[in-house]
Amino acid sequence: MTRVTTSKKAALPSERRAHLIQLAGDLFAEKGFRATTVREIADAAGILSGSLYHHFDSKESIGDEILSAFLDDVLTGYRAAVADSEDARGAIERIVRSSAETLKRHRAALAMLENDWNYFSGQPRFAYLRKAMKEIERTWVQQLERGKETGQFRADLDARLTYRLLRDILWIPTFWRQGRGAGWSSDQISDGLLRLLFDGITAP
Amino acid sequence: MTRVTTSKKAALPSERRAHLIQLAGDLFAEKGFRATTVREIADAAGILSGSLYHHFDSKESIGDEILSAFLDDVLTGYRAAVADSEDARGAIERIVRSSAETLKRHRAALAMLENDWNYFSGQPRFAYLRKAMKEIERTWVQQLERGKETGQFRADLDARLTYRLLRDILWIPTFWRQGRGAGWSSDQISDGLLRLLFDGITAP
DNA sequence: ACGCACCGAGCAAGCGATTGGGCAACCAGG
DNA sequence: CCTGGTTGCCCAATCGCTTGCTCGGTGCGT
Repeated sequence: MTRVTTSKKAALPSERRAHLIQLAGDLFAEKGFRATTVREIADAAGILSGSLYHHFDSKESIGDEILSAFLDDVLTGYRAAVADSEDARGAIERIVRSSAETLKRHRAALAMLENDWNYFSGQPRFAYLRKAMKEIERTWVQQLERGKETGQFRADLDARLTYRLLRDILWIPTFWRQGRGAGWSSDQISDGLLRLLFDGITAP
Repeated sequence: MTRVTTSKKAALPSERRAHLIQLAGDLFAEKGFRATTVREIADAAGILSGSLYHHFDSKESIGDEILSAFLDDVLTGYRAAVADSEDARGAIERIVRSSAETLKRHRAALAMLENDWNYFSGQPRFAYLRKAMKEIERTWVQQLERGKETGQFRADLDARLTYRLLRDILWIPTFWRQGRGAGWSSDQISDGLLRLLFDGITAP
C-alpha cells in the first residue's frame, strides 16, 4: 500500500509550511544547520518532531528551500545591477546595495553557508550552490576588470582577490545582527563599505 | 620544579599527543568542532575512540589547547605590533601582517571560532575567549582612534564598525585556503587589504 | 466520509565518555 | 643473563543519551 503521491510534497505551497521554514531558518541562523535538531524546530513550532515530516520529507529539504531561495534572489539582484548600470563604478555600487538588501532578508541562508558550507557543497543535491557561487564571482570580477580597462579603478588591482575581500566584507556583517545590540543598519554598512572601497580610510 | 603534575595529563608534552592535536585540528577546520566526533579523530589516527582518552581527558580539552594556543599567538603579535610602531598607520599595518601570519598557522582554531563560537563562549571553561576577543577589539579600536586624532585617518570613521569589517575581512580568507587551488599567500592578502584600506580601489 | 495536520511511541544508528585489561618496551637489582 | 616492576599506548566493550526519521492512529473541519 505504497503511497503513489506525485513524488515530492515539496512543491505544495502552504501557509503553515512557509511558517515552519521561517522558524527553522531562525534556528539555523543561530546555531547552524547541522547543529539544529528537528526536535528543536518542532518545539519552536509547538508540535512534535515527527509531525514535521508531514510537511517535509527530510531535514535537508528544508535547508534546500532556504538556500535556493536565497541564491535566486542574489543572482536576480546582481543581473539587474549589471544591466541597469552604465559604468563599472555604478555597477559595483548597485551590486553592493543589492547585496545588503538581499542579505537582510536571508540571514538564515547566509549563516548556513558560513557554518556548513563543507557539508552542503559536498552533496550532489546541493550542486547548484557551487554553480551559483561561480556566477556571483564572475559578476564581481567582470565589473572590476571593466573598471580597470576604462581607467576607473587602479590598474594593478587583483580582481579575484579584491572580489573575495569585498564579498566577505559585505556578507559577514549580516551575521552580526543576530546578537549584539550595537547593530548597524544595512544602509550604514553599505555606505561604510562603499566609502572604504572608493576612498580608503586615509584622510584626504 | 613546579612539575608536580597537576593531576591533569594535559600538561605532558608528547610527540604522539601533538600529532593527535594536529589531526583533530584538521578535522575541526573542515567540519567544525561540534560536528566532528571523537571516533573520526581516532579513525584519522588509526586508533579506537577510547584510546584518545589516554592522551586527553575530554574532547573539549583538545579544543581548549588549540584555541588557547591560537589566542596566545594573536595577542602576542598584537602587543608587539603596537609596541613597535610609531604612528597609527604603522600599527594597523603591523597588526594586519601579524594577523595574516598567525592565522596561517591556526586554521583550525579560526574555523572553530567561526563555527562554534556560541558553543564555546557559553561555557565557563572558555571564558578566556571573550576576554581575548575584547583585547583584540580594544587594540584595533585604539589604533583607529589614534589615527583619527592625529589626522592620519578620516575623522568620520566609525572605529568599531571599521574594526569589525577589517577583522572579519582579514580572518575569513584563512578559511578559503583549504579548498580551492587558487590560493593567495598571506602576504598577498595583507598587501591587497592594506592597499584597499589606505587607497581604496579608485584610480588616482 | 474524507483528508489534513498532528500525536504518541518508537526504531536503528550514532554520539561522547569511561572502564578494565593487554601488550610491548624499558630499567633496576640479582 | 634473567627477573619483576613500571610506564606508554592501545583495544574491547559498554553505558546513557540524542540523532533523523517512521508509522499507525486520532481529532477536527469540511
